Amino acid sequence: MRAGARIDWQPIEATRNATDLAKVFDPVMRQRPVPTLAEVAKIAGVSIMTASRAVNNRPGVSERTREAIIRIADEIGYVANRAAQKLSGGQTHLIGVIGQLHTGFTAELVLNIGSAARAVDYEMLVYSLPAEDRSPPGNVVDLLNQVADGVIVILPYESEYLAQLNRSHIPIVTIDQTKPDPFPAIIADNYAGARLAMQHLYELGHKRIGFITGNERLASARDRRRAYADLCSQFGLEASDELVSKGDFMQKGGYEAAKRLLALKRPPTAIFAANDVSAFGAMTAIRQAGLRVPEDMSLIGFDDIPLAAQLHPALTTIRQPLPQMARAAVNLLLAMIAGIEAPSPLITLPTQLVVRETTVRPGGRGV
Amino acid sequence: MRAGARIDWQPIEATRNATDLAKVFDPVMRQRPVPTLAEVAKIAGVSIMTASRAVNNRPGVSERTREAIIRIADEIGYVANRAAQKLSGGQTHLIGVIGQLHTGFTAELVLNIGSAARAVDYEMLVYSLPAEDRSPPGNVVDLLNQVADGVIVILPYESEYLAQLNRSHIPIVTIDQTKPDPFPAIIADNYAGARLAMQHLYELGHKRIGFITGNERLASARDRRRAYADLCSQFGLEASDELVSKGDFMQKGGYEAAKRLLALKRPPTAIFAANDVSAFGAMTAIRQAGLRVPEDMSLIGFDDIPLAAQLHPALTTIRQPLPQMARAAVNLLLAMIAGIEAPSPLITLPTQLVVRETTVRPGGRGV
DNA sequence: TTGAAAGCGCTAACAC
DNA sequence: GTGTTAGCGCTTTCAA
Repeated sequence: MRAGARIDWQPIEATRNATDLAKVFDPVMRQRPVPTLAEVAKIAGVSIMTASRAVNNRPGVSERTREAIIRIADEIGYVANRAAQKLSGGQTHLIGVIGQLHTGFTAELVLNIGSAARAVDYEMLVYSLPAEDRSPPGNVVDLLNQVADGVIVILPYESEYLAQLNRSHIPIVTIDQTKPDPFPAIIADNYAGARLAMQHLYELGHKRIGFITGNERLASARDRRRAYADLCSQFGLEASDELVSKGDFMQKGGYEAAKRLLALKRPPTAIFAANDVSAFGAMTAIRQAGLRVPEDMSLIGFDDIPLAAQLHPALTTIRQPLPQMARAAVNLLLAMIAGIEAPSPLITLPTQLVVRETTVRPGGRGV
Repeated sequence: MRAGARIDWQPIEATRNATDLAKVFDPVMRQRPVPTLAEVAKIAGVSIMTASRAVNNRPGVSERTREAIIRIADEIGYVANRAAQKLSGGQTHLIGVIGQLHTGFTAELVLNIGSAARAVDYEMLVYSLPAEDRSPPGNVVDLLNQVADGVIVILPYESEYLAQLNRSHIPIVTIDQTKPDPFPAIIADNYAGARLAMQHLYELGHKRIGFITGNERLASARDRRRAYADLCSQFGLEASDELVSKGDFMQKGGYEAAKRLLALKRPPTAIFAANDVSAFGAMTAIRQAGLRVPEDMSLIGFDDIPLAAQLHPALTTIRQPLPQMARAAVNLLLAMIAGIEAPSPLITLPTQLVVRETTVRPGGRGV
């Protein structure tokens, strides 16, 4: 788990090779729940400090000593105590993540962060924000920081709170949040992405496009809506307040927003939902109204969560570059942990149109 | 976050009421990243121990002193350092959870565990097992145990490993795992649930039912298959090896398993998938074969993950009592932490048939 | 009711 | 290259 430590558990019998050594640590194994560095050091006949250096791959130990120590650590199943490491001012090779796991997009992002972290030999611990409680997760950041080297935060809203915490020099990177202005953040180019979506619908021939908004406490939602409005006027599309229906990035919100659009005297021929999840809700509403997707109503989402491709019909959407975003967030965080100034506090990543089955020409089949 | 502490962050200015007090801790706030118990104690003019007792709601402090201390702690934004608590042998009011978050069922279960934990004033930290790595998460349990009071484990396979760890007296509860025999575990009644599913199909009139197996490293998968086989013979249904198609609880596995069933000379009229996710895969396969669900092929899943209700058509399935399972797991774990012997090491919870739109009479519409 | 001392496991800083 | 010392923030144990 730790660089150079490789202490994956395996049965003691399988690795034991020096029988006299076994006599020394065998009783220890049974008594102490988990072996400590002191035990490793004692068996190896070195000081704790030397054992520490060896296990952590730090300079200042002869190769022979290092190998012996690492072998012993492996054998008795030594696992570094991160709490102690952190408490004594060291690093734990652990990053914390805070996010709402029940949100499809966030959940997927978190998994990507986990992969990105493991790729650079870090582990990830997740705190799942409760859906109900939208108040700043105050001490949760502290909590994670007590055991991790830094924290990646994916809040369901923008908050000045993090800027405050940052003064305490806790390494924090946010995703999808631009509000505390010069604050380290990763974000997809939501404006450009939404333009892509609108352009796609426009090129298919749609002149009357409905929009389901997202949770506008987030910059991503505001940017997508802005692009919608801008392109409506740029393309000379019909634009009116009634075509903008309030959603919240959730399934139910999308469902109800779509219902309102469908109830218009002149409904749109296509709907652009601010994210995939609300598009799913919209699809339900469209079907309930007795209409077909895409024949009677085109539908496009945003995010490209895995589910989008699995639906029938598969959802046309704008893909956020989750792996890249995750990697960028991890790298930025590690840079901060290492004390390196970030080149830019706000990193914007490009999006991509993914055409699937829910968008066709108005009133028609196929493209 | 901690009982009796209630240290939700709020702007200092808003809560400050004693100006001379402010002088004392204001500079402290700016220097130290996070205030410690020592600072609380110093401001309050008491010993660290007294502050500890007050903040943790322990006896041995006069009411007046306690109130004063708690007020100060609130004001300077004191947050207990769990690492230090754990290191010094205390409890952290934190539980750890290990599971594969990309599995729909596990993800949902984890969210429920979070709610259950918060309901009893505990917080939850999650370690997401990587999909690729199926080896025992050895030190991960240790890792969580270094900061949490106990760990709930949801493994994608059964393993003796946990039994080993348990000898170290780390409080561990598993879910969906029965292998290390007398080991604390929560599990749904998969056998009875699968019987419910089969009975439902039988009552609709299906005589030839295909089964998509789960990951048989798990007891849940084995129990469901056993129920399928038992009821086939009990009801005198056609039973043959070709009707049992190997899946793995994953979407793709379900897709391919269903394809094999559809390619039979005499395909079944209904498919029972060992879980919802493989049922989704099966649905894709069925449609690709030009058949309709449920008119041409009935389909029933297992788990009742949220997505099941949102699909079109909505999936008939067997509901696992996730909230109850989560609560049971948390309670059992807390009991172990408190040193209370569990009444029974294996707690089995009832399942429930949820009839939706994917099951009808063979070859027919409606029931 | 309160406090002092010791120590959890580890790492920085400074010896040698 | 190696060891010693001090201390992270907290709780236990024991003393007052």
